Amino acid sequence: MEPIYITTPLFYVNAEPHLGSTYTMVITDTLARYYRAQGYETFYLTGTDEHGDKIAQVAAEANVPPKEFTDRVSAAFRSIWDDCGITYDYFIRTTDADHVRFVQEILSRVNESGDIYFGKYGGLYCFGCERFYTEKELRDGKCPDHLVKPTLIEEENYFFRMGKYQDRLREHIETHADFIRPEGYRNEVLGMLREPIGDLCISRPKSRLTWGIEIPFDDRYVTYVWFDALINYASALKQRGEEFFRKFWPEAQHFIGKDIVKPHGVFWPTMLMAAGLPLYKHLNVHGFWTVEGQKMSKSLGNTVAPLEIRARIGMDAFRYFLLRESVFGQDPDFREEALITRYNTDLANNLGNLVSRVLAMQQKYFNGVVQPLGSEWATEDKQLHDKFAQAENDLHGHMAELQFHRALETIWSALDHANRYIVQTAPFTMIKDPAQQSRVGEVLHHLLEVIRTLSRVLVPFLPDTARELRELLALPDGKETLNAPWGQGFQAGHKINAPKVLFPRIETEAKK
RNA sequence: CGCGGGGUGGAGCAGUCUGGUAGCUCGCAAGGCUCAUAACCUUGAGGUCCCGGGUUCAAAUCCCGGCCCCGCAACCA
Repeated sequence: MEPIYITTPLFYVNAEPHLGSTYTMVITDTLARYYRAQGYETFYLTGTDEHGDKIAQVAAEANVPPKEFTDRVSAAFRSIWDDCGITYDYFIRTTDADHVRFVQEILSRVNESGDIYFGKYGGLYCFGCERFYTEKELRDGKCPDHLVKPTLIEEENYFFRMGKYQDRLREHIETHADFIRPEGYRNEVLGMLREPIGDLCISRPKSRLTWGIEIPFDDRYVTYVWFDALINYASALKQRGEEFFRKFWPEAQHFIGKDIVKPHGVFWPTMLMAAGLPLYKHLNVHGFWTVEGQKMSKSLGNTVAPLEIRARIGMDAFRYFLLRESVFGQDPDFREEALITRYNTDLANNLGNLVSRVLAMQQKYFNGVVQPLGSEWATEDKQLHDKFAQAENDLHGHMAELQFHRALETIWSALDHANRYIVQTAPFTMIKDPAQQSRVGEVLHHLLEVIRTLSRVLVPFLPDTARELRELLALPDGKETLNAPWGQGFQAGHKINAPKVLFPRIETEAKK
């Protein structure tokens, strides 16, 4: 099995985690957990992007040195992801000494191979944005961001011969259909490549900005933030040694939001080509959440704080909503009503209640002791088993295509089947007839296998719930218990625990 | 202008890549069950899959044309 390498964008430390960044983390965490559970060797990276003028400014306003400022914010990010149960393997910071060294190494290498040149560049520059503008981009001659007139400056900088690699990149994308996915974003990048991409200015004079990585061959300059930040994906592996790098790098899968397609789809691969490194495997681009149909923005004040939702409904339920309610690549909508409905319907009524009724009967009828299965299974028993086997099988295909909503849909359709199975077999009626006691025991045994199966397949999506299910079944932690074939999950005389309400229903005002 | 996304029963959506009886949740109507978190199960009403052409034995799905809606200043995934 090939190794799996998953990355998130590095979060820029002048913002706070919100629904969008949480979504990225939940998707990648789900995938990382999924692959780990399948036995793949997995490396999952996140971190913070800490250089650049904006950060230097905010730090100055707070009257602390930039490094101290980023230490603080970076730690805050980290602790939020920890609180959300995100299982990243490594948290990189672009201020890490190892990273700085590697960026400089790449710069030197690219410089030596002749792909960096020193040149004069004149243009309209906005100091607020730290970038040049073309006439076309301006609004009434002003920077659309800061609403100030850009300054005409002419300065000398270092440039990366990005244009040189344009054709090679286009060819790569054309011959590798899943290099950038979903397809819409691949087309978008191909669109960018239809026009000349030009060269990339990769330095900033220290006279304007000092908070960055120094250009190794000219101490008057620091590195442009994107050139610095993108390299993190490689430097995080390098820090663990050459062998580690060689093993994971070619398997890299980047997950990003649609706003940063260009740096990842154009800058980064051409940089890799110039540095003589293999290209990443996939660039996976997701959409932007809207909130109640509106664009999410700080000025509208409709941002969603992850820890707040977590406090209200729990992280598992939050994860469920994000994964079930979105289609990867599209712009999903975060609606309060949908959040509650999903919670009550799928989690409380279908999953929670199923577990509850099964464990209650097991307790009531057999004092919690699992009853033996007969050698022959009834037709409905086989169907129940087959339904789950099929679901688990289909799930793999959906995960490979990042179709999280379908993966969950598939599991829930099997879960519905289990609820139906209870009504069809009606153990609560049979139990009244002493002659049918053993059949009731079998039916409940199959239903416990359902719960055990759920505790396995839900691991990536609802990790806490999966663990709780296993604990309710009084099974030890470990793959052997989870992966045992259907019918062989419980030892003779095994006793399970009493039911527990996993997802208390949320009563809305209207229903009270 | 251009680029991207979307138009599917009352609401919100999936399905479109890989054509083959139109699916999910909510809501509505009727019924069943009583193990369970007033949960669960069954049945029903409700759809010109935006419009018009084309390809095909067969189109929500592929091709062509058109209409309408949303996004493309920033924060930001």
